[in-house]
Amino acid sequence: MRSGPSRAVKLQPVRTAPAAGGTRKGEETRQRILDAALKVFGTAGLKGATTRQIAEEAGVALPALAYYFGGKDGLYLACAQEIVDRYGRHMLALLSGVRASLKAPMSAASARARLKEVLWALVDLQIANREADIWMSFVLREIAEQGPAFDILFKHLWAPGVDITAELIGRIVGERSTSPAAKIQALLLISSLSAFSIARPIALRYLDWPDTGDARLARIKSAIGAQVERIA
Amino acid sequence: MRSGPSRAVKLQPVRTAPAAGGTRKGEETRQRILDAALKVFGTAGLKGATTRQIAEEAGVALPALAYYFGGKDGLYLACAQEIVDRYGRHMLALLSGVRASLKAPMSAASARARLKEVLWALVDLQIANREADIWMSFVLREIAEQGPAFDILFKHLWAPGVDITAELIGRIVGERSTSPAAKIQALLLISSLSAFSIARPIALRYLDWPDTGDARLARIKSAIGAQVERIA
DNA sequence: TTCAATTTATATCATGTGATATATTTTACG
DNA sequence: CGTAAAATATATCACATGATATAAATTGAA
Repeated sequence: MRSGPSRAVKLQPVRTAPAAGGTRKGEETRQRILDAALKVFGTAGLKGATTRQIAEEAGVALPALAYYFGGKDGLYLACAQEIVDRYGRHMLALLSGVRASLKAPMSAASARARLKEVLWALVDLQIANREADIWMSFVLREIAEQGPAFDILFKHLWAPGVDITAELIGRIVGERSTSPAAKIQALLLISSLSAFSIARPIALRYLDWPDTGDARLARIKSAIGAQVERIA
Repeated sequence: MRSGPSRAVKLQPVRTAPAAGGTRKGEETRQRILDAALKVFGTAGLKGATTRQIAEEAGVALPALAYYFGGKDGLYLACAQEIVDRYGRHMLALLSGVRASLKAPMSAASARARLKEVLWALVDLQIANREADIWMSFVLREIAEQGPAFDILFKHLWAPGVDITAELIGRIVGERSTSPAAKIQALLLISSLSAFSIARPIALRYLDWPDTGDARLARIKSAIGAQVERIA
């Protein structure tokens, strides 16, 4: 037991990372922690994940988590924001384009083509891209728990894609405004992708596939395309 | 610090519950622990769940978990078996009947009808029955982690339903043996149900529904039925 | 009612966990 | 090069956790 200062008197202030103006190296460390946290939270959940595990995965010392993110909870929310950012980088241009074209009348055939575009982009994001396993798992847990990040994810991740899918379905079947039935169909359609994302281990085992490599991915896209063609 | 026996000399043997011949009250306690554990594991996962939380939820003392299930891990596996048992009670008769009827030639219309039966039974199991939230969450985590219960769940929970769905789809499209395309369709179709089970909070918010009560459930079933009708 | 088997309850242990204090090192700018 | 700010590292703390020891209470059959 070493004699030290009384806990009431701090010799140094509490340090947290600056909002802006940090070092290049610090920014890299921050990103490294985020990547590690996505992985660990995705595997073990908010509660099951330990700060030591995340720190080790990131190759940093434990107090870095508090320094850059304020602690475990802050890091969790930062992960949600990171997911939303990555999703945005992948989907935002396409969704904006489709949204703009929805402002004018659109033929059923055209709506079908655009819907396929959207769904295939989601396939590329969720299924073709193995990194998505990491954040899909995180998202999944947040759905189940409706934890602190649910609102962020609902607004920026789920609602946009479902909205557009529902509207395209409405156009395909000739509706003026998007009906509840089209919305339900949109939810079912987007959720069917989870066969190969969330439930991927089941699908691979069931189909006796080693992975979802190019030829198999093409079959998945073909099957999804067929679903779109069948919408009437 | 109370003086007691040296740790090398035990005054009592280690107690675990008998394989058979326990008391009625003990059996009730065992079931209560299982129910509590399904809930807590489903929310917090294997790692995040604590034995104290489960014990409190069940209204038992902490050592009861080790007494009845050998500890946390044993309890987790018992939960998986419990889920399989519940699923079996709900689906086995129907699946057996369909499987038997598949032994003979079956018209496309007949296959459609049976497929709807299967999917609606899954809806009743997963969506209409709110208790399913508890074990769906558990299952979900096991998929993501491929933990100790994955094999049990794959064999007894997932594969039977997907198998039958794939075979019925094959009959609908006139195949002699079930093609990979039919299997992929089966996986997509069954996974689409997750819109209202796993992703239920999203669906409810998106549709501005308070719940999936009777009239809304009918719409969901109708939408799923329409998906089946569209298979060609 | 008795008694062995079963079950339950309190206490304790060794280890794990999020957070924090504080010294030291590194970075970037003038 | 000097220096303030930023970042990193070691050590420590209070509390949490799975498991276990063991005493006491309950159950059910004779």
